[in-house]
Amino acid sequence: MSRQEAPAGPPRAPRGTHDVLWPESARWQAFVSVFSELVESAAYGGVQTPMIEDAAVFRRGIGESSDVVGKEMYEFEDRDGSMLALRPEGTASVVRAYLQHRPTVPWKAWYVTPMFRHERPQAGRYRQHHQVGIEVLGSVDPDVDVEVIWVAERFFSILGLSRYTLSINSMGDATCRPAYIEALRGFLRAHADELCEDHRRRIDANPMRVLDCKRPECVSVTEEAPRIVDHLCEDCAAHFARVREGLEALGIGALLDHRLVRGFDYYTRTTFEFRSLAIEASQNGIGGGGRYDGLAEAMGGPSTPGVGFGIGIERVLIACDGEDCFPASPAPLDAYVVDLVDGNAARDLSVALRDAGLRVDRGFERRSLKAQLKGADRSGALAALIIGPDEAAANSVSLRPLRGNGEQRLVPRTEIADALRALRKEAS
RNA sequence: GUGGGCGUAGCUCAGAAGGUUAGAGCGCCAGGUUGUGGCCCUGGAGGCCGGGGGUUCAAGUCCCCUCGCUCACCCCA
Repeated sequence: MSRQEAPAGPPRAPRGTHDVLWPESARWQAFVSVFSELVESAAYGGVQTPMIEDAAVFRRGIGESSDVVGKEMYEFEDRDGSMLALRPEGTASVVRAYLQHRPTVPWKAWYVTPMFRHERPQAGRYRQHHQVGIEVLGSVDPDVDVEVIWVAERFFSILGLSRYTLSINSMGDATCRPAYIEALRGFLRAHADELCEDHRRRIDANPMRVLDCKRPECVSVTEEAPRIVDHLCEDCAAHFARVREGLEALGIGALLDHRLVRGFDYYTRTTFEFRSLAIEASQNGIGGGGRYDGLAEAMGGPSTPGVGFGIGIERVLIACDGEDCFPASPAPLDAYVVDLVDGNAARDLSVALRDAGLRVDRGFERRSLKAQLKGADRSGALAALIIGPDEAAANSVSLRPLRGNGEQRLVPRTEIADALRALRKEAS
């Protein structure tokens, strides 16, 4: 188990984790701010919950039989012997927070957070990945489901994505699902010898999981399997019909996928999933969610309906790369101060300009004019502010535009900020 | 967990059938231009060839082990 081989060099980020360096980090920040702006416009409030929880939050919430809890969760013993877990997904934590604080309903919350799952990394799958998401607690209204799906859909389109699909299904509820599962189990037993090995064993434990097997042998069986939409009770059927009606009214195209079964045990009624068509790798699910009316109760709280989604930041950014949209484009620097005298001007002027609301870098190390200008060029700044003996004596700077075709000119110190603001306006 | 591919400079990669001082492009530094970036030219720095063991007169190259990266399966964002 333990790996104690002496490392060949300096430490590296653990397997499946990644550093995000500038300018990609600027893209991440923009991503989150686009998301928060959207969801806050729809009255979702930010919620922050701990990255660690009592392991029972996930065990009881997500379900012991799920892969995430069964074999992927980072679980460890705390110093006092209690079992903690690193958050593997978002919903259970938010529901725990709801039960602990009981905000008035409907409670509409959004989050951005890392998630941890111990699985083998591959393209689009990491041991630490990040999600933005929303949850609505305390309402059974199918129009809430519609709003939640609308938010996800709108978010993708704001990012500039268009090549993706939305699948929906209903998982039924405690009234109708047991009967459906029996019907499905009966069907699968009759075709057991046609299923793949892994799923033959699942017929008894969790027959619905067989539905999302991608192996051809399973697929050809499940094509013909009983469909849950044909087994929904009256309430679930009405709920689902209203959801579909709402999506249609909003012009959101959703494909009914009777094999859409999500990996967490808590889902009831509406489930949905967004898949990118612009991701070449096999992991192309960019967001998913659904309703979980039994979750709060399963966690030991009062029965409280809920619905929400999670969107994977890494996956969505990969999709954006595939569609050539939402690039990393941090705001450029306004100026780069080049000091040829003693560094005093660079020190004082860069601070003064930043205080005036400008974005400014400067050269260090007293390097040559050529080297500092090269640094200015590389920094992406709109202009270099050169201070040599002449400028210092005249209490001014040479403002040299670096991007456009403007002429270098001498500017008194007191007018630099205005000159730079004018340049910025010109550039935008 | 299981399987495939790959580990040579900061990055992307060359290094035919083992052969002596390990290369290129880009990037970085300096100079050409004693106060002017981008283009160009010249020079320079920078490699336990992932690690360990083995075969051999000789290993970046062949064999074994190991670590790491990557892709795929299961499943998920």
